[in-house]
Amino acid sequence: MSPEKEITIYDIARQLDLSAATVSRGLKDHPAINKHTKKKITDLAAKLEYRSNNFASNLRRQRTNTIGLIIHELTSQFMISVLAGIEKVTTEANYDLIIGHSSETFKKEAANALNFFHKRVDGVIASLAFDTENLSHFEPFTKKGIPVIFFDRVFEDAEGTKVVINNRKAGYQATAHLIEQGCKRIAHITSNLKRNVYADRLTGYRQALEAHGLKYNNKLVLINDHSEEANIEAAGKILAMRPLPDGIFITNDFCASICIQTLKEAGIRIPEDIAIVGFNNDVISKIIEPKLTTINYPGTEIGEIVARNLINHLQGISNINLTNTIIIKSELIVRASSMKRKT
Amino acid sequence: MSPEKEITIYDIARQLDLSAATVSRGLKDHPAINKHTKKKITDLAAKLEYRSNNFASNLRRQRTNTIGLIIHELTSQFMISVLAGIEKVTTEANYDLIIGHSSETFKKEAANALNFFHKRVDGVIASLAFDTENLSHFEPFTKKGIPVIFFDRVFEDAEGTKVVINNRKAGYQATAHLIEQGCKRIAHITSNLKRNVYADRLTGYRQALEAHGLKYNNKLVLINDHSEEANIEAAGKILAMRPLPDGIFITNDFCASICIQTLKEAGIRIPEDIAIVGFNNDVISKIIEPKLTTINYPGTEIGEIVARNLINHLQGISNINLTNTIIIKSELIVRASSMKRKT
DNA sequence: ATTGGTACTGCAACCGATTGCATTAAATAT
DNA sequence: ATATTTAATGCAATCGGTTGCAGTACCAAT
Repeated sequence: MSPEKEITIYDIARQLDLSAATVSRGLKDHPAINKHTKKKITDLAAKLEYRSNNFASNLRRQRTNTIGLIIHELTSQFMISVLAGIEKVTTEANYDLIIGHSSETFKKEAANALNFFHKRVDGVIASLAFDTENLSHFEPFTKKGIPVIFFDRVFEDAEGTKVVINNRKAGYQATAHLIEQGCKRIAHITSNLKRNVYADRLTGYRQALEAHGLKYNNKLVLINDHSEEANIEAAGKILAMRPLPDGIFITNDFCASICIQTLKEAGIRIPEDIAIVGFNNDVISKIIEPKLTTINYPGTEIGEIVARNLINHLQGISNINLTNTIIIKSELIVRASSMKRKT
Repeated sequence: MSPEKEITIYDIARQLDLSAATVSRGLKDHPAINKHTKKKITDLAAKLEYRSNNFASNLRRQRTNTIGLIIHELTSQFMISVLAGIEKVTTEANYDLIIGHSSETFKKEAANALNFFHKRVDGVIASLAFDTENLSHFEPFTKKGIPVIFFDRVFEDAEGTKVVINNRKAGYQATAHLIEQGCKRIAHITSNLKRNVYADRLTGYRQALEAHGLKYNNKLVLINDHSEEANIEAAGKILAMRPLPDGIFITNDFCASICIQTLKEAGIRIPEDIAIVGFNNDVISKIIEPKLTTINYPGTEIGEIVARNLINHLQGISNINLTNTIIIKSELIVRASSMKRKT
């Protein structure tokens, strides 16, 4: 309530009969300051509850120590673990993180980018929205030499650093696994094919079918936005297929869980009638009955790697302009939902 | 890469042969500026890709337009929806949000608070860590008249505004519901009783037992930290109880799901042998088999209300110092996991 | 006594936007 | 024609920390 005046280095300087310059240096452990003087300064600063003014400092130093994170949604376990990984690294390195989420729209994504640009973040981390068609909204950053790193949802042919998994390979593994379990009619539920993650997984799915002599049938491929209603709807469409598929590769564990539930309620046995493979290794995959075979997509590690790379670049330790793509390991985790063959 | 000089209002002023003061006013729609001049200014600003320097502005205006959020963890669905609610309101009001999470330790919570204090956030929103014993780390804010609002995990007798649900009542409802379903030996799995949310739910549990003539037995109350391992361990302890309980009230849906799973694997029927009620209404509660009876804890709404109150206060629309506690509605959602009695 | 060096500390000019007050020019009133 | 408003713009100080360069004091070496 009491709007007492803020303490500044000038107040400290006056009380100790020093200059503001000395106080400034003393507070940040400058080597040229006598340690006795330094102690007097820090002691008085503590006593007066001095707090440094970041704006003045940022204004002078032309840096913000802030990183902007643009994500499409915060609803998935995966995204949350990425966030946790990023946050861990950034706070350790004493950077602030501001988060903007696009709710899967290009418009909000661009607005966030602009906002971050005006806020003068030192660097940007982003995963693209469903309907983002180009990266022009990131150009102001690249023009000014502000680093931007993409992860998960990226433009593969664009310049700039990206951190991803090999989605094509993961899609191939998931599908091949179903084929090995004896599936011959494998459906695929995925999302917006503009996004590399879904397009690549579809490619992997097709390649696996082809490699095993199965024909690709585009009636078996369903595309939705992974919302709860859309997931239920997709499960309904599967149920309406004649003949029923005997396997499904779904690019999202939450959607896979809804499908398992719906199919079970319709009297279909999982995996005997239909084997299912999900994606992400969300906690839900271990709780759903039967437990879900899935692709492990290590969010925390990805977050840490993305953030670490960005910060190393900012601190001049490394240069991300030399790095184009970092591919993180992912792997198939086999659980009950796909085990048609008893071992 | 090219570190071109930043455009400032002085550059614009020089090119238009105006003063920086006029440019500053022109850019923010000051009434005293001729609209023709104003247009020239904004046009040139756009052409030069001028971006206003927030630090200079903040330094001068002594405000940051930033809100700090301190939470214990980001892992629960509930917390994420709170975050989504807060984010929605703050971005609409053009405030930045910086997030610090304590990982349930007082030490990190205090460090975050200090960090926010130095960053000069305009306001703070917080939910306490497991082991926070006092609010002294928030004193610097209150001393300076910086508003702090608590939600979910709060100190009930402390000053300051809090947004909560009636946890005692929710605990009572959950327990009474189990009793109505015929349960006579009801276990309770909860977490750190230092925190109001857990202590109050326990009180509700006890009051419901008492009101229905059942004796409280502290062997039936298990306390854990809701981590994945702890949840499995708790489920094991339930299994080892002799006689087995016939109902369990669990203060977390994720933990409840793990318990359901473990108990089912041990051949126990849910709800016939043991009826279960969870807490939070996480998405998982609708996916677990059987579906989980739970208490709806509306995260998004809470987040929105917290943020709205804080911002109204900051903008002088209302004064939170007059408000002590805001209680949000919660309710019991009955699903299959507790339905011993067929209706 | 002079020189050189080291260890501190201070001066003063930034960084860029904001704003109370003064000023000027043009318009209106007398 | 003169006085009084009104409208539009400028002046200059301010916010608080940072930093290149200069200055001073003191000590050891020559």
